[in-house]
Amino acid sequence: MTTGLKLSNVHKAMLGETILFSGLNRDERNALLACATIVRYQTHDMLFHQGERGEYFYCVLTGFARLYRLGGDNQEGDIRICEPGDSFAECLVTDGGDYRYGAQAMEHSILARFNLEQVRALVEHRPHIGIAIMRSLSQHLLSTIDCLASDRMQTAPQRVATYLLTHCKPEGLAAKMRLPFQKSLLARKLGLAPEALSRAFSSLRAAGVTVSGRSIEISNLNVLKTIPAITSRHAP
Amino acid sequence: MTTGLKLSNVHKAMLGETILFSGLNRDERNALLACATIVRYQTHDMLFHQGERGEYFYCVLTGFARLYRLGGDNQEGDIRICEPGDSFAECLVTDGGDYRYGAQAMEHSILARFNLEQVRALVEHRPHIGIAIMRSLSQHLLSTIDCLASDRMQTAPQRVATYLLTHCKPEGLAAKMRLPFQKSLLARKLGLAPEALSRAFSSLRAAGVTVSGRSIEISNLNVLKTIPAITSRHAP
DNA sequence: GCTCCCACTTGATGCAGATCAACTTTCACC
DNA sequence: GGTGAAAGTTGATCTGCATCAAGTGGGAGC
Repeated sequence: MTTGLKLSNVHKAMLGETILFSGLNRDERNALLACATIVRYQTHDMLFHQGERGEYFYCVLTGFARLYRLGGDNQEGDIRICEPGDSFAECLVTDGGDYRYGAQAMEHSILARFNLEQVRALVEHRPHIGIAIMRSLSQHLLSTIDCLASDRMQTAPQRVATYLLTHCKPEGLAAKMRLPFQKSLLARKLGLAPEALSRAFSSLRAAGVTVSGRSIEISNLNVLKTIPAITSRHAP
Repeated sequence: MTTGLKLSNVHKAMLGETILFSGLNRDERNALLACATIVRYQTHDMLFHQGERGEYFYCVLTGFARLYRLGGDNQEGDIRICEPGDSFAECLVTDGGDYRYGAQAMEHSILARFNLEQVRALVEHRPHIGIAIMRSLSQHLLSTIDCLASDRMQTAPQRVATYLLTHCKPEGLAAKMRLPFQKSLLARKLGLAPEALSRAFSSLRAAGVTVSGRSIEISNLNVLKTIPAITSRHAP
């Protein structure tokens, strides 16, 4: 890990595009930027461990961070995969406390790191910065709810179909995409074992999904949209 | 449903105890209270449907509200069971939009209903009210993460054991408790079919858990704490 | 171009929990 | 206190996914 570098203009520009900075004017942006430094991590580096005292929250600039919970028996349960633009651990801004999950870089990654105490002080008299953090929290809450609901209602092929439909670039009825990361990471994101993801892709071949490495082609989006219906119920 | 009543002093006192109102001074409390009215619902009444335009967020005073997602095939997936003191749908304060889940009263229930637009206006120049909402959102995010992690890592008996350990009143090594609602609602909360909850309770009998209606007795808390280890791994 | 390693795939097996069905208990209401 | 409907339990079966165990393939490095 490389620690505590100053933000370049490129970094500031990247942060300006994130949800966290949306709706802030120039002054407010600068005030929030003043709480941040840049940190770099290698693949598999830990950003922080579950249970450690929370000192910073983070925003991914490049690479990926994996958030996960520890269970009994040394097992790990993935909570969320953070991509460029995503922030995490802002939930500690209000009350501080310990990190409630671990965070690990899954590629060579660059992140902005915000000092919780400084941001907390800022929010005291800058309502718009508070609103920006609320917006970010709201979105994380809704996406975690999405995740929980799909875990409870959808099968593996359904979850994969949903992921493809929400991430592909349509070209008429067909579509293409390239996975932004390894399949094993996608499996974690979807709450599946890597083998289950692989089998889900095979079963989607019948629905016109062709997978080659990270490249995926979909021959008919409408067919893919029916996957939930097909797989979810036994024909009479 | 009974709609739009003014808040009594009792209601105001109850709201004062909630996380949403924590950390607010007298002025701020009154400002927030001014956005609220009281509504009453009968068992199974819908507070709002998924996809409807969001107009209010809610705080439970008495009774229970069930939040759930609709899936394909008319299935419903439960997101959260809200008890007295819990608030929900505050995630719409920042940006508005539609309700992302349905909410249903599971008993005769009384709730405070806050006008989103009024609260949004309030937050613009009252940082502490924004912070209070952030605190509430942070807590919901963390508890949804708990839920997701336990869905992904724990078996049914483990989840039930965890629920008991976090909700019982210890008396030395033993403990007692009374379920605040029907077992079918607890099953929903834990993401289980009612039959699975029933079987989980039977399997916990061996760990000294006695269930009679809504009354539960635990003979030895330490034994219950080991359930995760026992059930999670096959002995060699 | 060859090789090694790691990601991925495929097959076989086992288990947790959903589902369906029947029965029992509980509770509300007359 | 009796009656009916809802809630909960128990048993049998089935399905989806995890797990374990071999393979296969592809990309980085020499």
